[in-house]
Amino acid sequence: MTAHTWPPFAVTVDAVVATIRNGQLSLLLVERGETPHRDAWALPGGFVHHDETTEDAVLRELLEETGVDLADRISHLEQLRTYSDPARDPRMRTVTVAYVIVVADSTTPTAGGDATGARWWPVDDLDNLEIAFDHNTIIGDGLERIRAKFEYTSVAAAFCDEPFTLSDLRRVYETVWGVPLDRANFARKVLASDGFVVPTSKRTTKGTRIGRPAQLYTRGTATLLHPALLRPDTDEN
Amino acid sequence: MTAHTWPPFAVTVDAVVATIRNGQLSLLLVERGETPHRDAWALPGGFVHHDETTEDAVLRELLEETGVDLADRISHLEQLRTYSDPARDPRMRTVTVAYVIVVADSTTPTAGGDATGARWWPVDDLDNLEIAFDHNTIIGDGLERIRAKFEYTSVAAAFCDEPFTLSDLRRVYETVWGVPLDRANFARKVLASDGFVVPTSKRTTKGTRIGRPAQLYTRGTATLLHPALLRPDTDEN
DNA sequence: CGAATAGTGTCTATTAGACATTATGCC
DNA sequence: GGCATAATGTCTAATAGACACTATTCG
Repeated sequence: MTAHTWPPFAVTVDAVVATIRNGQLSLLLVERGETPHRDAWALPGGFVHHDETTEDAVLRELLEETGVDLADRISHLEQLRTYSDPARDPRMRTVTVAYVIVVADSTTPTAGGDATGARWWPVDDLDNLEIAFDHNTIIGDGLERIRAKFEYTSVAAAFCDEPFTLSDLRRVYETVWGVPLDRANFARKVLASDGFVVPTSKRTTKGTRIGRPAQLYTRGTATLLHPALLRPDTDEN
Repeated sequence: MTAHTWPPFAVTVDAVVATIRNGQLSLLLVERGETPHRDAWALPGGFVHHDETTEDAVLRELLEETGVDLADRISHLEQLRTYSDPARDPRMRTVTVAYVIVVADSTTPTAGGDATGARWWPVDDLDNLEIAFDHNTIIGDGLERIRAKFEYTSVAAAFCDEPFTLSDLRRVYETVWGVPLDRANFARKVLASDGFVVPTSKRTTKGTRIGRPAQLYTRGTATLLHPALLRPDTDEN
């Protein structure tokens, strides 16, 4: 290692953890208990240990800081990108590897570790929040990634508790994209995408709801959708 | 920093630099002059300095190791992902941030720096080559990224020297995807994608080639294609 | 002229979107 | 019955793919 790379780098991970809560796209944030950015909200994350990959690290930190154990639940995890601005952390030279994680509605965080609090924040409320470090940039990139991936992957199903109805899945799309979708055309396209969802032998129980009981589905094995489920045109182009 | 994060990490960058050379998709590799993996071929790259971003670092290393100066030429550069296997480098704990770079045919490398040689290798020849570290994995991921991005972005145009004809651009798609494309339908779709290419007032000169002179184009400002230029179905699904 | 490449037109099968109709539960 | 939701069918405009035809150069 040359003089240019000394003193050493710290490598951290940060997670954009998304779910849909009360019909709102929401992110899991932790309140910082220490300077810098004390009392600001931050993405769950922390230092990578010497004997683990960044993926190991992000799962460990998520459990330590928020009590969310992804080993427990089916979910979606992917690397977003790495942020390396030399000024991104005033304490030392850090490089952070950011992840996008999608979990189902039922996931409940608990505070722990360095964080004084952990809770879901609807993305629409984030503007009024003080966000630590460059985490606002990471959040923006993460949300864009999720919206884009809805078109050609089955990530959307990771937002749903199993089993789910096609209406549940459609509401996920509508919430994330912010546009209404035609129920009939949506069902046609989802069922045409091989391996996206698989029907169960059950329907929604009759007693608990209004209207005709719906067919229940579980997640299929496909990760890429053929054909894609394209977002409706929004004027531009 | 806790004991777990000591001794420190080294942060490096690696670049999957692609072009089309003699009708073959090719990557820019450097021959290693030192152990480990002496005489094996590696991606251009190196250590990140303390006062630079990883993007700065990859451009600097590319110039130092191969003589390719991206400030000179229009090209495509994007982050691929970060590789963090604790065992990926036997000398020390490294995390490497990989990039994908696309340059035009005319780019010529020159050896320099730590590398004893730098040259283009057709991807079809890589199987017979000894590749250093985990760079084979990175190469695979990079090629997959390029192929996927051809569908919904204008990356393909970065492979072309300007000005170029629609046939030049089509041959880029055919080479990268490995499938023949209908000339008429290709032209229709490219011209329908607003901002993909812009026509110039010129045509190919008559003396140097056979057949009718072709309209010449330059790259447009669009990075995302609307509508997308989808790859033909290949049986599955 | 023929060969080679560029550019344009056309036909058809498929698909996306809009919307209507029927089905099945609750009160 | 009346209402709410689910499931399915139908019509039309747009699109993709196959392919034919015309245009322009060279030798």
